[in-house]
Amino acid sequence: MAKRMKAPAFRPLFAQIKDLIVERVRAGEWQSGTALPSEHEFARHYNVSQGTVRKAIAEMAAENLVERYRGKGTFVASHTDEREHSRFFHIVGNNGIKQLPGSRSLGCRRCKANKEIQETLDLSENQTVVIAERLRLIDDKPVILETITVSDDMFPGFYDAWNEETPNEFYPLYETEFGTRVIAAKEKLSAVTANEKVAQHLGVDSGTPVLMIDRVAFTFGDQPVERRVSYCNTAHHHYLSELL
Amino acid sequence: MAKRMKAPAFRPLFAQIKDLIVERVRAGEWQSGTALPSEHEFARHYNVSQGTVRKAIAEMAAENLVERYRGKGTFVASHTDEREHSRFFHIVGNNGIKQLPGSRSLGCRRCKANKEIQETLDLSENQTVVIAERLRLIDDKPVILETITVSDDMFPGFYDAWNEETPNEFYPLYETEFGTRVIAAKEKLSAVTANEKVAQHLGVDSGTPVLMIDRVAFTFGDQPVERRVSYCNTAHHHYLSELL
DNA sequence: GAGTGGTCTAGACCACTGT
DNA sequence: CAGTGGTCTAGACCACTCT
Repeated sequence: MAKRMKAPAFRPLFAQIKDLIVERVRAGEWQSGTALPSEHEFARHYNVSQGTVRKAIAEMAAENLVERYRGKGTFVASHTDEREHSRFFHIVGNNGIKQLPGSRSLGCRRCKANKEIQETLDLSENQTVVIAERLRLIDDKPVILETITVSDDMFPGFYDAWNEETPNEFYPLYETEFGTRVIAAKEKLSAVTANEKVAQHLGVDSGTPVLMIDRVAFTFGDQPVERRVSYCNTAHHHYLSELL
Repeated sequence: MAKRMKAPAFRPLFAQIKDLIVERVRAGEWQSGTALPSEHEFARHYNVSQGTVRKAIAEMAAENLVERYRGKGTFVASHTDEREHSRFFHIVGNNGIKQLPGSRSLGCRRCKANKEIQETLDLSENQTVVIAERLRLIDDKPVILETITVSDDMFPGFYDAWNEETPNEFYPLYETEFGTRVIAAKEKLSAVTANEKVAQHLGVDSGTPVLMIDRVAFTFGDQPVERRVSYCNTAHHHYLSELL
């Protein structure tokens, strides 16, 4: 008899239940911000005990997929919430105060994705992308220059809508308009010299050191959704990273 | 009858049990890396059910205070582990590979804490601090210049031991030699210009942008333990921040 | 009061590690 | 094999929110 190698297929019941519920959330069975069925309902539906459902949903809550409120219910997480804004924005004033920035649009264009973008956004050749630029302001002063790149196929009509309205936050938009929920991101930080363009927009001398933040945002299944390169003036702000 | 205002003092049983066990860990009742009593033993000792103890210890595991291994036991977390090194070191090569750096000592001195250090390390006036400088090398090339500041009172003998041996990692040292476990840290990142000294040690031109990382490390009860200011050459490395 | 999530129990059984 | 952590159940009760 063949010796059993590694773990063949053991998966706890609660993890299987979790997979099922996550898939239903991913598929959009419940709108963002609305309530899921109660634990008892799930338990009855899947024919398991309440405790098992609890553990499944608890993990989803830990991964910020849902939010639970005692006495009210379990709700699909939404970027409309303040909580989510804060999770994805780490720039803090040197006085320790985190203030969400306003935005000023600097234009938007559509073009073919270059090799680098193809790889980071997992696109095939000849796919087009939308590239938007914005200046983010805190207390009406420019602090960050952002260049946002998304797939034109994934967000159809995004380019056309750009000029008419420029909402401050994008993730809620992706969520409500295109059904794509950003659930995680990776940021690579480095110190670079502000080029002419960056310097001008941030109101600093050309050659000033700025913090470059290269972020890729992901949706379910580690699928990349958006690339965002930010140049941040760290004279009066910094990037806060908490190691807990 | 007075209306009950807010929550008066309700604390779940498992949270109380957790507090008790955390306190015993903090007090050093079990050495780093050694096993805690089993869940059943705790349950018997505190006269609660195993599930309640489980939940208490599960939270401690989530906070990286202990590590659990099925079939073996629950162990007090230790900076000796690879896991912990990685948790507190976020510099990654631009090729995506994380390599823990070597060190070259640049000296160590003892002096009175200035106002700023007094505040960040929560020291009283006239307390002395030890300030050590090191160069951190990856593939034998200098990447980070570190300035480490700790209280002389908290780590007595640290200064004297410095010249004889300069271990690569400090947190294990704090833990084994002084009984102080670093359990969390906050890092403020900004882009600055390399001054003459930084430039020379990192082997870059003076004026080159470098990533400044200002870290404060904490032990139990949010007590600050160490301040570490790093200047990092981000030409071939970057700081990786994962938003999960 | 009905419905929700949150806690707690007692006991059974499973997966894994040691010896 | 005994001992560990991990899963699962069935049911009770608690804290909270809404109507």
